[in-house]
Order: sequence, then C-alpha cells, then structure tokens
Amino acid sequence: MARTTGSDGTRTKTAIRAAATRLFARYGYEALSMRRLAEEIDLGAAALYRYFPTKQAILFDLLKTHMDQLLAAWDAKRPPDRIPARERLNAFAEFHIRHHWDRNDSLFLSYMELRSLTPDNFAQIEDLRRAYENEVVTIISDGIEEGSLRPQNARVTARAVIALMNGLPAWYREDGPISPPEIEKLYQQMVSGAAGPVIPKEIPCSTPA
Amino acid sequence: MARTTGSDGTRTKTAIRAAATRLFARYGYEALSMRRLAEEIDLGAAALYRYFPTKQAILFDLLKTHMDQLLAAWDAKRPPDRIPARERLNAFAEFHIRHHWDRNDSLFLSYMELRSLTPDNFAQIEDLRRAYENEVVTIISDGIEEGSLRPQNARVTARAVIALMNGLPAWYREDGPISPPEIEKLYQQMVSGAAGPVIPKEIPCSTPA
DNA sequence: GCTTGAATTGAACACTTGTTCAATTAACGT
DNA sequence: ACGTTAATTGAACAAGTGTTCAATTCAAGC
Repeated sequence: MARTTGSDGTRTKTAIRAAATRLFARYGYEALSMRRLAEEIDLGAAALYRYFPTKQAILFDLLKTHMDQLLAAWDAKRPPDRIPARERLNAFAEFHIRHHWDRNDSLFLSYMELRSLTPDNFAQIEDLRRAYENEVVTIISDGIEEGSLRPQNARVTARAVIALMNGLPAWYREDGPISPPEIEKLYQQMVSGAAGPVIPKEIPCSTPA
Repeated sequence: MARTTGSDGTRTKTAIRAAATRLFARYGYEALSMRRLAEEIDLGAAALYRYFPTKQAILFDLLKTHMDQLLAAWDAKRPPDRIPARERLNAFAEFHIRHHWDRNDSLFLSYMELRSLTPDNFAQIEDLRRAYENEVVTIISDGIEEGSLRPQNARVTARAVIALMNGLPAWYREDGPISPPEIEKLYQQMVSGAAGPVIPKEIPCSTPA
C-alpha cells in the first residue's frame, strides 16, 4: 500500500507552498487566483485540489507552518532565564532577524494576510502570535523586575519591538548596500534602546578618556 | 450653472471616502466589491462612478489625501531646526501618534494597500512616503552631527521608528485600558530610545544621590 | 406645471473567481 | 504486459467582478 517512490506528492506540495508564499506576498491573497498560482508551477488549477482542499487552506497552512517553525526555533535557541534580561533581549532580536532572513515572504504574509483568514483560522494563528509575543513580554518583565530595563509597559514595548523588526522585509533588498550582519547589529541596538536606557547597577564616577 | 444648493455632491463623495476607508481597512481593497461599498451608503453600485472613475481611483484618492494631509500637518507643527534633535524627534513622535489618533484606518491603509496600487499611482504615493521618511532622517542626521544621537544609520533608524509607530493601530482598541496620553508617552520614549542612548555633552563625575 | 440638468438606478456585458468531476494520462508493483 | 492507483486535466458551474449605459427619478429655477 505505502508507496516507496521518491515522488510521493510531497515534492509537488512543497512546490505549491513555495509558489504560494512568493505570490501571496507579492500580489496578496485575494488578488492571486488559483489559476495563476497553478500556472506558476506548470499545473492545471484543478491539480491544486489534490494537495489542498481550498485556497484558504493553503494560506492557513503557510501561516501555521511559519508560526510553528518560528516557535520551535526559538524554543531551541532561547537563552536560559538566569541570563540578564538585556542580553536575552539582544539574543531575541538576533534570533528574530536571523530566522526571518531567508523567510522574508513568510514573515510578510504572517502579518499582512491575517485579515484574509477565516475567523477560526485567525484565532489559531493569533494564539501562536500571542505565544511568541509573550516570550518578549516575559523578557522585558524580567528586566523590569531585575531593574535593568525600564519601559513603562512590557506588553506595549514587546509589540513595538516586534513591529519595529517586522518592518525590515518591507524595504530591505538583498542587493542593497547594507550587509546582513550590519542589519542585525542595527536592529539589535534599536530594540535594546526602545526597551529602555541602560541602567548601571552602581553609579560609577567615570574617568574621561 | 453653478448649483447653489447645499448638496452639491461633495457630501456624497465624502461619504464614499469615509465608507471606503473603513471597509478597505477591514476587508482589504481586493476583497471589497463596489457593490458592497455602495450598499454601505445606500447607493447603487453604478452611482459610485459619478464620483470616481474607477475603484482604483478611490484607493488612490484615499492614500493621496492621507499623505498630503499628513505632510501639510507636519509642516505646520514642525519644530524649528535650532531645537535639539532629540526634542525634535520627540515632537515628531508626538505629532505622528496624535495625527493618526482619529485616522487609524487611513494609516492602516497607507501601508497595507500599497501593493494594490497601479505602478503609476504607487510611484506617486511612494514619493510622498519618502518625503515623510526624510523628515525623520533629517532629524536623526542632525542629531548625529550635533552628537546627541548615535544610531549607526539614520535612514534605517528612521524606517524602524516609523514601523514601530505604525504598529500601533494594528492592536490598539479605544476601549482598552491605556489612555491616549499614556500611549503617546510610551511611544515617545521607545522612539527616543531606538534612536540611541542619551549622550551627555560633558562626561560628568556624578555624585550618587 | 414645465424644463433642465444632475443624481441614481437596473439591467446588461464580458470576464474572472473558487471549486467540482468525469475522463485521461502517468507511474508503479507484479 | 497487465492491472491498479495516483496524478492531472479540460470543461463546466454558479456566483461575483468592475464597469457601462439607456432609462428613470429627483431637485431646482422659472
């Protein structure tokens, strides 16, 4: 019963996912027709329905997969709680930028096409987004507790920080003048700054250079 | 020839604009049909074409008007160049938040529906967006020059700052627990922080409190 | 009341939409 | 070579798209 062939249909499904990610991001979910999507991978429109039951299911699959991968990846790289909050926040910024570096379109979709989701599907994705947001809230809250960060509202700051970073794919072009490591550092500093000024534990008497 | 009546058609046009702003923001440009839009203001779909030649023209009108108003309003409130850059940045943040406070949907549209614009229309709107962005770039660049701000890249920082603030309408609800003045202050501080730490002109030997 | 011109409409047009399905092709195990 | 099942297709469907236009309603001036 189980097919042992290499082409078990997963390849095609992956191709659909890739094309859909690119084209949804470029033209938008509503503006892209199933025929145009199928054409992109040299298939008839009807063939798509062997892999996904509806157009909506494709979008949901993309967003769900993206969020699952995002949360799993963060779970694997998350710094331990004992690390100072500011360092954890830096680690988060680095992770977020790096993880999305070759996932520009997915990131773009994951907040641009939320309103194209069915209420049920939207609720599911929103839960995952909330979970991700909570990771930042926790870091910032810990920072407030330990006195190293001083934003006035952890959740608002978390959202602002994420919005700040999510703005990147809207303008960044690979052939631009700024290299990935530079972007990484830039955004790290801005995120850190947005979360509040560095607060020294002791007030040192600095000797001028 | 000139009608002297109060209802010279401007009223209806305004109603169309208002409904389009709300519904485009809620459902997206592609997802909203002319029939549904017309229905919202108790008109037949055909009547819309007396006020706008195409659906695309409505969207463009909305975005163009928004950007024109935004730039004009900033021009009126822009602090003079002699003011320190950090204060000017604070003034900008305050302006941006306040100006969009009752223009949530327009702000949302102005970056969500860019890709629904015709290439020609897009180019026009992009020019205005660039002009607005340049205002922030100038402030930050001045800050770097005068030594009070120290971000590593003025344009990237400007974009990040705008993205940070534009994230607000995506989650803020009027019936939420945070008041407008609080939001204003929160975002001001985050923007200021993202643009770099406060750099004292002289390095003082601080006497602990 | 009549005329004039603007405002609005319903029906129509040509086309596209997501989706289904019977029929066909392709690829595999034996 | 055969049979089986997966993969793909073209045609069709009902509904909806933006847009046009002749016909109609509406409001105002005389």
